[in-house]
Amino acid sequence: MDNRLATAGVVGLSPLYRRVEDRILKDLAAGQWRSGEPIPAETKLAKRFDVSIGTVRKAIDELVARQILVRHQGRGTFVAVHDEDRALFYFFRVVARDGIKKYPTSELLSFSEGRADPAQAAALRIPRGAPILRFRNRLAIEGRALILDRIAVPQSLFPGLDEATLRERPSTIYSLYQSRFGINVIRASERLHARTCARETARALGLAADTPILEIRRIAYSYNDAPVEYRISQVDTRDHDYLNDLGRNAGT
Amino acid sequence: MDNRLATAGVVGLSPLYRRVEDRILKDLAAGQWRSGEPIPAETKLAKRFDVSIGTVRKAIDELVARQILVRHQGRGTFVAVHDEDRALFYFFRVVARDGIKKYPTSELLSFSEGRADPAQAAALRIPRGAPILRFRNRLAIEGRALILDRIAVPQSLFPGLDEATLRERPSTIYSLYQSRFGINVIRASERLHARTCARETARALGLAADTPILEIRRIAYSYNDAPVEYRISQVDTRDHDYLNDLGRNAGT
DNA sequence: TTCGATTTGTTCGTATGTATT
DNA sequence: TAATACATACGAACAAATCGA
Repeated sequence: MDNRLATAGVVGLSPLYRRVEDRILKDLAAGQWRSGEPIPAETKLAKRFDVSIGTVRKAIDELVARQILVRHQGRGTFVAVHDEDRALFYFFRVVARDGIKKYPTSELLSFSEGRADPAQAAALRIPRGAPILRFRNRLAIEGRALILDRIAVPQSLFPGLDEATLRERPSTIYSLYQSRFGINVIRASERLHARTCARETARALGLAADTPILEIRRIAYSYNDAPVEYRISQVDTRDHDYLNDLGRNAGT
Repeated sequence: MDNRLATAGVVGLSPLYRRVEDRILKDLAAGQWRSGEPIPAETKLAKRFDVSIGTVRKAIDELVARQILVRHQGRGTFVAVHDEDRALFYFFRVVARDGIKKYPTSELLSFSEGRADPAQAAALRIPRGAPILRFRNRLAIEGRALILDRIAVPQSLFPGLDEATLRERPSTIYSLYQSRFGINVIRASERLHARTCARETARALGLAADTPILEIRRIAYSYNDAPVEYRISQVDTRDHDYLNDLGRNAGT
């Protein structure tokens, strides 16, 4: 098999380093290397793709910036892992109003199979009525129930996912997606608004019926912008805030 | 004057490219080059700092990633400008629930001098009671009043800023900070929560007294993490969302 | 309009340093 | 210690975009 990306004398449309980047991403999406595993050394990749090592480095630089890969001097370059820390500091943005970020505890409230409603179908880019898995999760910080998550995922992506697996997962949900199903959540888009909480939410979080809450609709994506999860979170923000830094690491 | 950052044969503590980066940042903070102006060409900087052009490029790469500089092939490298687009797509995250981002129109409601209350003092890192300027701004999208901003800035940073200047500004507020006072807002941290709207907000936005609204507390920073503005926004999110992408450009 | 000078963008290669195994 | 892998730094050559003569 010829892995070379450049053909002598002929110039491609996009820069070489971007084609290398795409190629690595494609292998990643194909499950060529699993999370936490090292990808081949820069010199190896340079040979395989028949480009200079500088070009490989530039491609990897971009993937590291996107938090898809992680470099370790002297050890190698690894597929990013969604460990506790990453999930918490990257995808979990709720923090006490005047305090430090605490680890939330999670409690599975319900689990069922179902069919995608229009909103879920649109978010997950699957047909209406396609089989999905639904579950509800309650998060507490320092013993206080604060967040109710309603999560929907396509059944096709998570074969065999059941209530026991979810309940007994050792770490975060995204960590489970990764270790059990090989699905890496690498980005998410969220839409937030304020609303009064519904009865169900009020009951789950112990709130009065008209309490204003923060509702977050999140679509989580894997490689190639494939949506893998749709989640609606209801957050009691009476004593907590949703944190967002603009321009800290460029872009968002 | 000797601008060299490296001394022959001696290695510094931090990498050379980072020292170059810091040096450029320092010149930027000192107002050496104003927004929109080009910085010297890479070859010039390489000579000035007595490093290779590759090292200068790496330093500039980081500043470009942080959106502090902008490169244009064939023209040069420029200090980032807060034009309409940047302010809108970078710092303004409110969008119609089922639609595209629209340009908001702004209306100055009030302007006054005052003294920093404890929250403002803490956010702006100035003493309590230090002189500040306060103003309120109402933003509308497609003719509908949606957002009430209460803004506080230290008087010391904005000498001569008055109501007329604010009212007649041609573009965004951050654009005014930049063109009139040489202050560049390069990042911001925001804390969001849901609450019922206060009487004043209800009046300004034409809402019922108990409508749930999204409150955003933003601290805007210039170079060297110096806070320059404290802003509390009240957003009517009945038909609009606050948009946030996690992991799109790495980091946030 | 053409041409040349300037500036950043891309790609290559080499040498050396530092961390890990 | 030796081998391996990434990190830093240097520089060359050419491409592509821009701008002014």
